[in-house]
Amino acid sequence: MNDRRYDQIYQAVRRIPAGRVASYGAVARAAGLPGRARLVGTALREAPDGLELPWYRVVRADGRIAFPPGSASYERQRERLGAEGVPVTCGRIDRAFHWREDLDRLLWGPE
DNA sequence: AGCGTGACAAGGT
DNA sequence: GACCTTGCCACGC
Repeated sequence: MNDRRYDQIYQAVRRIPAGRVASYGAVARAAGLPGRARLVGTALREAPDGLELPWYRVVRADGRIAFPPGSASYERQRERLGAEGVPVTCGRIDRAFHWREDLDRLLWGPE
């Protein structure tokens, strides 16, 4: 039942560099689906494991982890981010770690 | 068709 | 920051 949109979302998630995070809305825009932030959440929820997918790099626009603090998913995400050098303090990721495609291209140049 | 729900976002207080 | 309200859209009932 995966229409093409799910795959576009997964590709966009894979474009988030290690050590950075992106918001659901930013992923939606990068996938060519502006305004479908909630669809990103749905796609990640439905994502079959075994798929190579850095889902833990996707956080809310305000920098908070989308899961309830203390939940198993929350802890998994926090640890996977920490393993990449992304600190999660009080459930939030500092703005400095937010990936912005436009700024990234300015700093590193187009591939 | 309605209606509630959700790994959301933006704008206002 | 913390809330609250609106807008949003896919899904299941």
